[in-house]
Amino acid sequence: MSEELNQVLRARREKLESLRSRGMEPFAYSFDRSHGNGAARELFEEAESENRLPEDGHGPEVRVAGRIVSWRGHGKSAFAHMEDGGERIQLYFKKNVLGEESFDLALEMLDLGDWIGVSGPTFRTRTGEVTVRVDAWTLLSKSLRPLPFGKVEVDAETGERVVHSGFADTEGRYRQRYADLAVNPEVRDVFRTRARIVTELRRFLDDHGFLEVETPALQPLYGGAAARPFVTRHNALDREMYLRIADELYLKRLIVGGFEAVYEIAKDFRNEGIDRFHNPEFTMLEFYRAYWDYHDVMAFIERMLAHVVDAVVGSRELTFQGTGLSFEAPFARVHFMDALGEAMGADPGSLSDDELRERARALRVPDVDRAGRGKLLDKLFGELVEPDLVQPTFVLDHPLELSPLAKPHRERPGVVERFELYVNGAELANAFSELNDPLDQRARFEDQSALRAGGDDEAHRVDDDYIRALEYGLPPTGGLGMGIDRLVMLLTDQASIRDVILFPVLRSEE
RNA sequence: GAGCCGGUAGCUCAGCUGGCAGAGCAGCUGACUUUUAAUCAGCAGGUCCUGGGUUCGAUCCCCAGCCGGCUCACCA
Repeated sequence: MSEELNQVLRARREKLESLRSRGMEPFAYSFDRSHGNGAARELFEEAESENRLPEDGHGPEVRVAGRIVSWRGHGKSAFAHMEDGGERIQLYFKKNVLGEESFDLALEMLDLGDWIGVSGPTFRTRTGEVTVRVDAWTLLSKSLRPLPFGKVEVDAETGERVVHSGFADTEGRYRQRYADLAVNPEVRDVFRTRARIVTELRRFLDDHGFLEVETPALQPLYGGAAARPFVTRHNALDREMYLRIADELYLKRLIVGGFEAVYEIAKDFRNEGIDRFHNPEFTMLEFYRAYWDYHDVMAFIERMLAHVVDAVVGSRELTFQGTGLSFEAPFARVHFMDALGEAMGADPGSLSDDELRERARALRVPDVDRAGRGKLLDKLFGELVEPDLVQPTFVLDHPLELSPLAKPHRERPGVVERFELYVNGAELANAFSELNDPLDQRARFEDQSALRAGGDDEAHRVDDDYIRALEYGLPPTGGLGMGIDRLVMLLTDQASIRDVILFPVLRSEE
């Protein structure tokens, strides 16, 4: 990339050359830290509270490192803040401590964004901040491009952090997430929380006898959900392959193989629109457990979410975009057909397809003419019921046409043993008593094929190998899929899925 | 895919009715040895998203496009 260097970039290049000409390497190989910035501060505070500080008030010597995030020069001294990971510590450069040469070099050569390592004793300044008096410094990496630092004001009374003129441009923040992370600590916090959520999910599943497995992301035939795939090509095999849209069919093959409980946390890929709740690649947790039905899964996920919410939020009451949500079990339960019937003022099961179509048309649902019964019911539900499912709510027993991989309900005709968990009007999880009758499964696939032939390009494909696996025998099994990104959004109060995915998909910059 | 809003200095943003492009921060020069949005003085920094059009003259008006945000649609 050839880019006209502006004056700021040029100045930094000149400093780089100047450093080299003075025999100082601007890109170091390593630095031997004695403490992280937070630990260095605590070390001082400990010594202070135990009255172990000498007369001059200078505490233990430390070697710390980080990125320079602010600089205040005062002639023959200077204050800076340096940040490592998330902890910030103040540095005090003083001419008569460092010596003229080292002090002048720091003033001339150091910029915001540079990585440095320093050593010296800790002390408390007149204004009360624990600070490292820099006895020696070394450049670890020269920053050649200015980071968009704002000015950080800390309210003396509330301790509240106010950022002025910070890096706020949403497009820039997503395109250059490295810069976003570098200057916005709260963004780093979101992703730390994301990691903790995944860790706690994993811990809970591990503690309950689940085995973590890995199944193919690159598949000869996709399935397990209704979605359009990304198509790619394997050259040596000379064939098309697909990025997975779900893990489901492989995980159930593993139950056939004799594993009793498996889970996978992995990326799925769906070749569809992008918006606040959808990114083309997203992270899904799926688990399957032999001998369970969907009631067992329901009870388990209530406990699993309680565990994660307790660990990450510390309370089962949380606020998402101004709305209070309670993750206290048991969650509300509504039956799909009952809830829809109530909203429609009529039993949808006793209405004909044409009558349903008329109802949908009245609600200005698009494309109703070619929609089958399952799709119509789903559209009506989405229109009339979903928006009201704000608190965590299980929706039970969906129409059979909508659920080609779920077992028919043991008592209610026309519906399956399935639940979706809705929170804040959006689907968070989806689960079934898994269909384990291979003959029924084949018939369901064939129904889907008919839908596909009728123009529904999201209908499920026939997967003969999966049928073969079922023929060997799938024990009764309960399974679940949960969108991790959406869970992270809820628990970190982020309005867009792009705020919980480090590098979301964007259009090309060019 | 539709509607609305936006794109101006490295960052955050002004820019009136069409008349030489502005501020703060960051940068550079100088002053300042406990500051913390440090302060003070000065300087430099622009493909006004792109391409057309209207006009004596366009950051501004018109048309087309690109990128982003929000809402709706789509996404079981």
